[in-house]
Amino acid sequence: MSERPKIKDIAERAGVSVATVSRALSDSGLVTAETRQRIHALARELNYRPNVSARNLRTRKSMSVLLVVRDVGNPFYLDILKGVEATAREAGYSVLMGNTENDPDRETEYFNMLRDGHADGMILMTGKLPPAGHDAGVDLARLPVVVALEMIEAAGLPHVQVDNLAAAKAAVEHLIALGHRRIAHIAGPLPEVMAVHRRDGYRAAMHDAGLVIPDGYEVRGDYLLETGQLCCGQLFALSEPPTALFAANDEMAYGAIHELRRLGRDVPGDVSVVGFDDLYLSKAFYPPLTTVNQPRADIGRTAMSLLLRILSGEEVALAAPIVLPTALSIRASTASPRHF
Amino acid sequence: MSERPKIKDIAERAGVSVATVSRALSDSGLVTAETRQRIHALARELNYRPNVSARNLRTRKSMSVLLVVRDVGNPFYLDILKGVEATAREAGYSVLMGNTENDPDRETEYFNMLRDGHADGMILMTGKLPPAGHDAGVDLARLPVVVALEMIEAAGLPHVQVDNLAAAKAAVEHLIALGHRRIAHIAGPLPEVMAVHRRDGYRAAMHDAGLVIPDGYEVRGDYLLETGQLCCGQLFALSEPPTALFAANDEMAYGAIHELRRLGRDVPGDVSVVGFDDLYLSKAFYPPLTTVNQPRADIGRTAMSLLLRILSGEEVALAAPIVLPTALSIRASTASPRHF
DNA sequence: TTGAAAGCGCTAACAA
DNA sequence: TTGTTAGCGCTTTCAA
Repeated sequence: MSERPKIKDIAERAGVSVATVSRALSDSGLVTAETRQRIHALARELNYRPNVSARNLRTRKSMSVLLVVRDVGNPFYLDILKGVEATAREAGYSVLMGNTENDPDRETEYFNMLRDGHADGMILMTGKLPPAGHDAGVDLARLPVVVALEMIEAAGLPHVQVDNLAAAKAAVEHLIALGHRRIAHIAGPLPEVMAVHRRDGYRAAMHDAGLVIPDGYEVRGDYLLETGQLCCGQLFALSEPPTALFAANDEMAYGAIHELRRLGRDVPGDVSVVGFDDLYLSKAFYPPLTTVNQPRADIGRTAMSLLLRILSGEEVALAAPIVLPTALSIRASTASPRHF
Repeated sequence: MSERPKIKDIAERAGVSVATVSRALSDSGLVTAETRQRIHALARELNYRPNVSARNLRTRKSMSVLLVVRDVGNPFYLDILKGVEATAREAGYSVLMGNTENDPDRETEYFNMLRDGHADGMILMTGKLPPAGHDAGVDLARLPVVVALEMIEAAGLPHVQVDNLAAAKAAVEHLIALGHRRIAHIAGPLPEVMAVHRRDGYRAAMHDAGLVIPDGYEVRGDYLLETGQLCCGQLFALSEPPTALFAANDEMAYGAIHELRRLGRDVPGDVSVVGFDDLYLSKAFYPPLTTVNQPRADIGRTAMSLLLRILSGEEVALAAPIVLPTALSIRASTASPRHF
């Protein structure tokens, strides 16, 4: 038996019909225990594996899900991917990676893969929703799609997210509690939802503390290391530079600290820095970064579980997004300002 | 047309047979330009997408490849994944992620996915080869599998790798050139091939310089941050601690620097540290890490291109692995020792 | 409890 | 250049 065995081969050897073999292998219960066992033994012996294309065609399922991110190269997605992968695997699903590079055409493309049977469902972690279908008749809310990370203003789609606004607010309140007054913000790529929420958290904390945000204290980055440096440079070219920075993610915080070092400013001696995400390396960074910890693996697991429920036909209440908790990891990049 | 249109629907509207539609859509050239255009227009209008399961079943291809890594959560794979994904995409392939967690059963499972039509080919970046097939008749070299990263002693399988030994040797020679004599090595999880090669590079450099490796100067890690710390602690508990460290990867180097800081040793003032990989964050690290740069995206692209050639039926010469160049990125974590 | 037979949607050999 | 037709390998009625 050098060719790949198929159900027919097993059926012939077992002296039964293909239907019986199919039933036996899927443990349908409509087969006598004896034949069931005989067929299972035969399958093992022949090293039989069902052809997935045939099965998929027949069952109209692919048993895979699409995980679409904006940039596969971003370390932020790692633990999420890990959580998704683990949960998918347990349920017998494979994970197809999608990478949009912020290209709307590619976003649409991945939606199409849902339609053409490539995948049964999708977890979206990109920045925008795709343009409506050609016939404008595509009801997004009816597609098996789960949005994670609140990057999309996606009314009507099931959501898994963290409370970015509250978390950002808490981070800035930590700086305020340390005695900082001149606190600047390196924002994400506004007007993206997540960036807006984090910035609004910053503003809320400042406002609640009765602090005015000076001109030029809000600079716009794009979550990359390099912009962290650049934005930090801008802030410290001001006549009254800040004593503390809240960066919208860890990578920009790294970049900012890098720049501060170049400028001869000590962290946290001269300037405190807070990030957002708590990447794997933030605790190994010097100084270990104070940052908002996101339960990334849990986000992945939760999003995938939610998708599984949808795929199983369950009516999922869309109204309220699932919000997972964050926590501020206070490390060594923040301290009280030298002179109050 | 609320249901998903199929070829038959298009055929009926166009007043032609399904075969003609199929040919027109695949631009087979056996159709008049006129009908071809009419069918294309109709397909667009109906928002037609071919059902992949049906096509896969018929063509016996899945147009996807499996990228199997040991730990999807490891940032090292990011750029490789990116390279693989980009190249796969251009050729019309999707990428399925496989994660083995070092579990041999899961490795075998992914090999099975190749057999059951889940994927047409596989890029392996795990630590070991799977056990031979049940019937021991599976000829590995005949499977469409490409090995990247030289983690496997995989005689007979096509390979994409870097020269780990030479790169490690060059890294240690850099330390020697700076004047270091007491140089220790934090190794990877020996006896894995890659870890062995990097260690051998260290040994070769020491030997060529006429330096003896003191007892206890080679410690075994497992590529993780934490072991970097631990191993570093061991080295500096020695009566004659080293003045320089060569870590088998960046993460362990980060961990080591972390520990050195805890021990009150300045890097590079008291101790120089060299890593291996040049992760994205190594240049933002403090001090910016001197490390061996691997062309990760290029490794991904090359591995995928190689796989595409194999899938297209080309006879690929297996004898010589493809070796991509590395370069030492000299940054601020290395300097001459204080006292020679 | 089993078998016969239909058919998922597509491609490709063969005929016209 | 086009149409007819036979499957790809599987699951699932329906009938026995």
